[in-house]
Amino acid sequence: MRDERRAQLVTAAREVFGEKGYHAATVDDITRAAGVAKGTYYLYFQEKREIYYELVRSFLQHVTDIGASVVREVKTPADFYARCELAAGELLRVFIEHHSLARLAYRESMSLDAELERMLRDFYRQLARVEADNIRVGIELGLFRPVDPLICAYAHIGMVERVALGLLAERDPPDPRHVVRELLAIAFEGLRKK
Amino acid sequence: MRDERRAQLVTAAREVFGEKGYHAATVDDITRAAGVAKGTYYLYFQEKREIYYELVRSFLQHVTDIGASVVREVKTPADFYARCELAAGELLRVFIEHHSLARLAYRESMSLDAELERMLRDFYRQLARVEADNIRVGIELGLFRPVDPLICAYAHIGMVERVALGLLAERDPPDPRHVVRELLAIAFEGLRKK
Amino acid sequence: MRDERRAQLVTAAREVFGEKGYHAATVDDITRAAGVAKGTYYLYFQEKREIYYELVRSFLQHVTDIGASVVREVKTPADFYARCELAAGELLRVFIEHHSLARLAYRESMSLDAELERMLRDFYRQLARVEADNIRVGIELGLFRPVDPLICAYAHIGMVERVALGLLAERDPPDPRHVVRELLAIAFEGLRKK
Amino acid sequence: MRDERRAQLVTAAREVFGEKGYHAATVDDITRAAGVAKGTYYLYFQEKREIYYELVRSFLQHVTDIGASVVREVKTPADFYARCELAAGELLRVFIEHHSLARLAYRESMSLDAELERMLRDFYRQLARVEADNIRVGIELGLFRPVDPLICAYAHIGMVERVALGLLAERDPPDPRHVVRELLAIAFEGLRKK
DNA sequence: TATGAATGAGAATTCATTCAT
DNA sequence: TATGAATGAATTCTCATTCAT
Repeated sequence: MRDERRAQLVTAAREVFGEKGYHAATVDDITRAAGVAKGTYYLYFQEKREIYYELVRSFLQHVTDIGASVVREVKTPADFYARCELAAGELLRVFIEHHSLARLAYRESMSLDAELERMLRDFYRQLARVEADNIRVGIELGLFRPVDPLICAYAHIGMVERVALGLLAERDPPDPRHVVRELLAIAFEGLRKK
Repeated sequence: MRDERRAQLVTAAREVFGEKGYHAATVDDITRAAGVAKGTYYLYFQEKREIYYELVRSFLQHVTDIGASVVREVKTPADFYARCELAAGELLRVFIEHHSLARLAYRESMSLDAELERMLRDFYRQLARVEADNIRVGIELGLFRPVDPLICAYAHIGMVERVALGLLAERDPPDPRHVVRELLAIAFEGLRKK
Repeated sequence: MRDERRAQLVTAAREVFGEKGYHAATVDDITRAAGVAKGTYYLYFQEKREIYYELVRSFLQHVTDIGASVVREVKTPADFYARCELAAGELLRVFIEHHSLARLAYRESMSLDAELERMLRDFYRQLARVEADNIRVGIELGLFRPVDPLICAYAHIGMVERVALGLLAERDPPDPRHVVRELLAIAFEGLRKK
Repeated sequence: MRDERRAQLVTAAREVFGEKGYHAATVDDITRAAGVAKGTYYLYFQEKREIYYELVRSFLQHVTDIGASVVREVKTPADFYARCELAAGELLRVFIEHHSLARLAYRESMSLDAELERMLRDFYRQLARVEADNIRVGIELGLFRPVDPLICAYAHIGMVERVALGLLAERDPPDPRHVVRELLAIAFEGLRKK
């Protein structure tokens, strides 16, 4: 059946791309992993990229769907919090379960090689340690609640980098000073109304 | 002088990689931009990647340094808050000023082509809209403070993705349920002790 | 019936080859145009070329037959001239009517692409203009009859190229000097005995 | 030197294309014949076609130049005839001397294989025999001068095919009946004014 | 040090042909 | 006979890297 063969190739591509990264993987690798001949790939896809796009698109759609599920059928505050928790849990689950797919979508599969991988992993680890230390200082100074410093550190790193790379790259980016103020308020005060 | 010639190549590479992305840029592009012959590259670097690593490394170091500057010479709570604000502002400034360098470090220059670029940009934009709507609902329900929904949305997206891709990919990842609880607490309550 | 199916494929091939040229046309194009499956082609022909040969052969045979019709049942000089005129008219008619078939037979469908097509068309057009000018000069000098210069130009071009590519490539080619003399005599004096 | 290497490739290509035909020849064949590595081709040309175009263009230009030389500095009728003879001789010489180049330009190198080659050669040979017989009949009938029947046959074939494929494919083709009349007049009466 | 011509491994893609159904 | 999915050989073109000058 047409769809089965297609799915077979998609599955093979997911594995091969996940393992070797997009550029290091060849169409030949994919078809070999799928147990078909090279030409067969081109019966189902136009280009090497196409299957990669499909994988990325489906993962990103999944993430977006989870985000959109939060406010659906919310009536009471209790509903809302429950849904937030559900969505957050679901998101982490999806990233964990489809880890290599997530790496594809987040271009971590685009890395050049193990060395760059390591460099970035070390960077995040080190930066997280640094930020966790900052947070510990805040806790010791009696300024902060006793949160989990490492989790909080990763959260802060993500906040900054996504705002910097995403929001500030939009068409009409907000005033950076306003952004800094809001970010700090969000980090320090959180969302909840007192 | 050896170092000047080297720096000249690094500068050229920064521009070329920033414009075309890592894979589309050729060593020839770099040397042409630097105004030297192709062979010259290999007198100063071993491989094409090397200069890319150098660029990424220096940007990441810069970011790490800013993070580390927070707790240096902090004595009073006022100091601490001031340093946090300074660091946050500095980080955004660096990302804005060295935007294409940041894109290199964050592998956004690894895209295949304009289509994938667009796909990812659209994904973030859409997801941010969705999350901003969630936040607006929370505000309307009287649960949340009147934050800037879009900034907060990007912050939340970053929190989740960095925790999911970074923290949960570490050697001994914490229990995901604990992570979800902490993340929600950080998002809802913030850091500040009441 | 076997022959009908075969004819159906030949007709489809004529159209497809005529439109795209031999190399750009695929067996798939032909079978699709014929409304049958790809494998069916190989039930009636051994190879892609075979049907092309068949088309070329039949066109060339047609041309040869017209040529051979001239002296059949000729009794008087009047008959002869009449038959010559008939054959010439018939030849042009066939070339016009089966233009794309003629292009196949004459390998004009073998072009690489539009650029080469254009290059050759321009060449003939330019060369014809040049030769037509030569002829006009001859007319103005009072040497030539007032023929149609463009028709005569194409005729001369054809004479030379066919003699050069055909006759002189035969096994025992005549002495080129003799050929030149004869060609000029044919062009200047024509055939008719005075 | 840049130009020498380039010329070396052109020469190699002329030989290889001449021998195997355009499609059967690979870039690898050309570079091997030139004694350089495959990549070297692409330092001097953009594509496989480019060198082929160059060969064809230069041959066609050569032919056009010869045609254009006829009326240059012609003053007397004697000049004119002399130049016609010179040009005709020169044309044949060029076709003979650069026979494989001529075949390239005339797409004879585009043939599929030896079989098609043979088919076309046989066609011309047969058609020439047929037309030569026609001419012999005309001579025997006392209508025609005693020309060389075979040369005249090739000339007639060329006249018709070039007019049919070239002139009649132009933008505003003349009326075919007019063309037939003129062709016959040219063939029978020639150009010379009596 | 600097040059830039030369190298050749490597990968994507096409398509005539086959063959199990 | 007919189908059309599958095959895999073959070819073009790219570009990181080398090396003679």
